[in-house]
Amino acid sequence: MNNDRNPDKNQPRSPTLEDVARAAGLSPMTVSRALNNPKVVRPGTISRVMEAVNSTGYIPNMLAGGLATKRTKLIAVVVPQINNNMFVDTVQAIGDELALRGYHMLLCIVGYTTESETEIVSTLLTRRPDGMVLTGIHHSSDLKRVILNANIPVVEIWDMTPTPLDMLVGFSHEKIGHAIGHYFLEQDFTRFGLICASDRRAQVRKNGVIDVLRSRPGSFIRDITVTAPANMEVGRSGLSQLIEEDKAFDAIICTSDTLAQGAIMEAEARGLRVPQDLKVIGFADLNFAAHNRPAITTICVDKVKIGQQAANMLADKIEGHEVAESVIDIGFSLIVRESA
Amino acid sequence: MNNDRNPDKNQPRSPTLEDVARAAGLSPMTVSRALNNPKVVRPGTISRVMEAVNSTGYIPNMLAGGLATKRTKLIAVVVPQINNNMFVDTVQAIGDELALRGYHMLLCIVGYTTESETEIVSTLLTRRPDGMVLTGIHHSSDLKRVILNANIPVVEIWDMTPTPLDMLVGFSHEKIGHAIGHYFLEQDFTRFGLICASDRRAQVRKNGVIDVLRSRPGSFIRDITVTAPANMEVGRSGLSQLIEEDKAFDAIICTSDTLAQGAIMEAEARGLRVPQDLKVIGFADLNFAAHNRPAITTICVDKVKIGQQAANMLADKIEGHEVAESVIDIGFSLIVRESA
DNA sequence: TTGTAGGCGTTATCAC
DNA sequence: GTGATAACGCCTACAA
Repeated sequence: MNNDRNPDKNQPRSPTLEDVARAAGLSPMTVSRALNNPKVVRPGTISRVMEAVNSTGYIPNMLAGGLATKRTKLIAVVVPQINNNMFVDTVQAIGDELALRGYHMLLCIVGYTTESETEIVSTLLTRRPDGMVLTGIHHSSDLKRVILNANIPVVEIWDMTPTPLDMLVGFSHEKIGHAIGHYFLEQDFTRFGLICASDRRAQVRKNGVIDVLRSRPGSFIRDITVTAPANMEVGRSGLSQLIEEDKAFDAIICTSDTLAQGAIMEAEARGLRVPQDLKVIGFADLNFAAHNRPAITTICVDKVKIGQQAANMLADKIEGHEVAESVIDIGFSLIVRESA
Repeated sequence: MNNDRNPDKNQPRSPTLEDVARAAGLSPMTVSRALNNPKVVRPGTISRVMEAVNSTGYIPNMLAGGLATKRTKLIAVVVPQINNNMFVDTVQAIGDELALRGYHMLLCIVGYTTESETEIVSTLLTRRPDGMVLTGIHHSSDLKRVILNANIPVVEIWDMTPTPLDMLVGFSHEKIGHAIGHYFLEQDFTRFGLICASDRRAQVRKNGVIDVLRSRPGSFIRDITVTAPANMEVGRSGLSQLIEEDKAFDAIICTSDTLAQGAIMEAEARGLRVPQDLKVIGFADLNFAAHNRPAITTICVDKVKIGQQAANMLADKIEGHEVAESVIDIGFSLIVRESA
């Protein structure tokens, strides 16, 4: 028989639990325990294992581990975008918090063109994540079925509903709209322009604003929806368009700080002083809002907290802890600065 | 024997290939082929399989698949940060491009405090990714050993060296420093202030600048390193500090647009006009740079292209295609706007 | 405290 | 074109 050294050692297979076990003179199972549940194995044995791990350069295979345990320590995160400043803080917070808890983040950036959220999520489920974060609350019934079938905890974020798929941490875009509307009505303004991004959440905020403004008879309201990406240029041209149609506005309400920044720039280019001649308000309190001149009055939502809570709710539920509140409204605040 | 229906159907196990096979009246192997290599199976069989897939709600298990094939369609991406605007475009581009190629992105945000890159990468390797993206080129020998052992394609990004671990797409921070230095020397300035972030790449850019500025006798150079995060406030106080120590500067060189934006703000607060009284240059051409007033003169690097190239080089190599150039210098350009 | 047997869900490989 | 069998690397369950 061929009982020489192992055959064809030329394609270096990465070491397995069995290799470590052999090196340590133990069974694979003992090695596994030493690594994952050290308290049930004798200290001396653990050191032997550790030595063998180092000498072999063993790196566990979580595919195999996950297959066996049905737990992957993987969280799938679905967001529409990260480079528009809107979700990036939340994503980073999720990643940071998950890392602390020993999870990895499978990040999927889907764009606003929901080609098929169901398909995307199904592909993600293929990895058997322990949990999932979904941006938004509007899902097809197909998607709901797939998610429910997967039978994993899910947190929906950046939105609010009393009836989430599972858990939720977000805030009410409608209430934000109302708050903005009231803020301006209290100042007795009557002529309003709205520059609204095309995404669904922005539209909800806009509708909230309009609902309130309409409640005051004599309000003049013009709103335009601008196409993605909602960058500064788009904000500028948005204001241009509004002003060219109807000269005089008291306040311009933008569905993002970026649009607001653009609108302010355009206003000043046209010789309108902000806030003296025109108020401008944004949304999200993006990193530049406080530093812009004029500093942008805006709605602040705790983007980091959303991510932290989402990550921890997920990890808690996965690990079998009670999740006290499964729907968390983190609220918002209107930050009055210079622009309005 | 117990040949009733399957026992304890109360904990709904998610359907497997075998369930689909049963539903279709085929063997698991045929179902697998119908799904992964349809051309070798009869069309009629494929439809039977598809029907069974739909009726069972089958979602493949890539843990099992990956275990068997040793291919995971997973790419691990390691970046220091995404919420400072520096790397977010690259990350999004990587994710987008990978999605196009059928890969998922395992994103790991490690912070600048490299607690132990080796440990982080090892944990990532636990998932048996098909490839990896690493930010930067300075790695411990431990890390190199681990990576090489893993025997997967790696792309280092956002830096330049003729001797990468494997592949690389980035640019030379030193050359950028030189370009900035020459730009100012050509204008016969002599008094320079540098506001430098604490990260390694920023330091390299700074040193590049200083090397060139020093080459002109009589140059006065002051540089300060500011602590992370390099936000606008830090830029403001950086300029304050410089000015309070040494009044007159011709130009302020910042290692990011964010710092530059802060410096400009502070300058104007002190009654210094930019660029008339003081030039300010930034780095990265972040989204606001072109829109700031004054628009920020800066160095533009194609952050999206870095991501796209990295993703495609990886996918190409994984799929066995030739990767023509394994080291790509995407270069940079100095964009002269208003601030300098 | 440690070891053995069997299975997790898929695919490679070889047979039909 | 389709099926049977044996891995893949780990862990649960039980035995010693």
